[in-house]
Amino acid sequence: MIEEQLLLAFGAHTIVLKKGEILFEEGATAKYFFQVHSGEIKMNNFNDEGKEFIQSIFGEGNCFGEPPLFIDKPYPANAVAIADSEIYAISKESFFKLLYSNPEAHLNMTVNLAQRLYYKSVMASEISSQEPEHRILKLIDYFKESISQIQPDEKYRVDLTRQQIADLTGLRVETVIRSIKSLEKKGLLLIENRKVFR
Amino acid sequence: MIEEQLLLAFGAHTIVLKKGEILFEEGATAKYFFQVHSGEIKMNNFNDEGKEFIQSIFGEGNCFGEPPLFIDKPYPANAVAIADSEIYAISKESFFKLLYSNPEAHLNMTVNLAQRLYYKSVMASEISSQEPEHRILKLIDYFKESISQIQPDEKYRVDLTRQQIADLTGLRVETVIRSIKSLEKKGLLLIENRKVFR
DNA sequence: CACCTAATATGATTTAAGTCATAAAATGCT
DNA sequence: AGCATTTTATGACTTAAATCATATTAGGTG
Repeated sequence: MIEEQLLLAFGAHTIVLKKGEILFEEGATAKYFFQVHSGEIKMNNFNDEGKEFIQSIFGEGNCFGEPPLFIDKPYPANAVAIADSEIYAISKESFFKLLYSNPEAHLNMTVNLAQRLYYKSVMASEISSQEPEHRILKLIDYFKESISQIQPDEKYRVDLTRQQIADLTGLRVETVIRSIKSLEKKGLLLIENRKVFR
Repeated sequence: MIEEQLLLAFGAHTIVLKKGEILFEEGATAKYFFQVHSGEIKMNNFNDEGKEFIQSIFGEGNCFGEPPLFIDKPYPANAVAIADSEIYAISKESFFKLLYSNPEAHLNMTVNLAQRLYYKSVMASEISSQEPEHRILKLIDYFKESISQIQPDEKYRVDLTRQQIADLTGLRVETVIRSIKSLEKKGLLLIENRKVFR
């Protein structure tokens, strides 16, 4: 979300993570601004019974984990690489200097936060009050529209596992599998050798 | 969140709402920046069966409904007065001019969005994977810490109805009533003639 | 290519929260 | 003060999704 050039000018260093490695943990103090250069990062929580909830998934070019920088609170979730990744990091101080001296970058940042808040609003309402099938479809549509820049009429291949869909919607794998089957029967999704298309 | 003086300088006008009146509806286009001068506003959704979900409640001094201004999307929820209210409104154009010419106001805005994103993250994880009692307690603690500026050791009176708690956590009134009873038995809450204290 | 792990799949059973019905207490209004 | 509405309260019953068990298929790796 911030131009890599700009990040580098403000002293960005690169953090290399293998799939499965942890960047930061829930409860830790935020000291850096992070942006994905390559790979993929998920932010997640675990409830008291060890069930995972995925807050969101961040791909190339996405920044993440800034809210705690702005409000001096600890991280509300963990950040874990779900693919081998390279992350740009700049210190909190440099980050604020950058925003201060680059109003357009600051505005980009604000727009990005607004976007994420929007997604959270939509999903909160879905998760709290809709049936599994509705929730899953909304999630897939969000990924189709916002993550991939594909056209609405084009066929979109869902690159999430059933387990990831479950963890993003607060459901169980079995429920997701059964719901996806049912959505296919209704013609709302396509399954081609186990891959889901929308 | 933006100084009233500044809002007025940028042409703010006042909108008067009686309890229950609607300011804007889900799906509408965002054209104004809003801030509560007095009263209280809730943002909510209704699912397919008519069940309400309250996204958040905004009191005096809070601004709300900005994300759609930044990302050119329709409102993801309705805004309804839950008490007689006076709302300051400035046009989208004035709002952006204001941010552009007042970097500190812009930063305030960003901080505010970060705060709300933080709340949404915490509640999303709660709603999707924790038991009713846990969810309710987290919500109450959030209101105690963030809405009221009360000290953690001070007794805090919860000014939400059981129904509102239900709509904020995605539960049913009956479940909330029973959970609160149970939380009282466990000594985690206090009930004094039907009012909840934490 | 064979093996191991991850992902998908399906049936049977359980259970927690939702639903329904009904009531009593509190609050607000004229 | 009296009536209507809202809020809190409780018991009985239902149900959808979670849980548990187990199997099959696919994908990655040495």
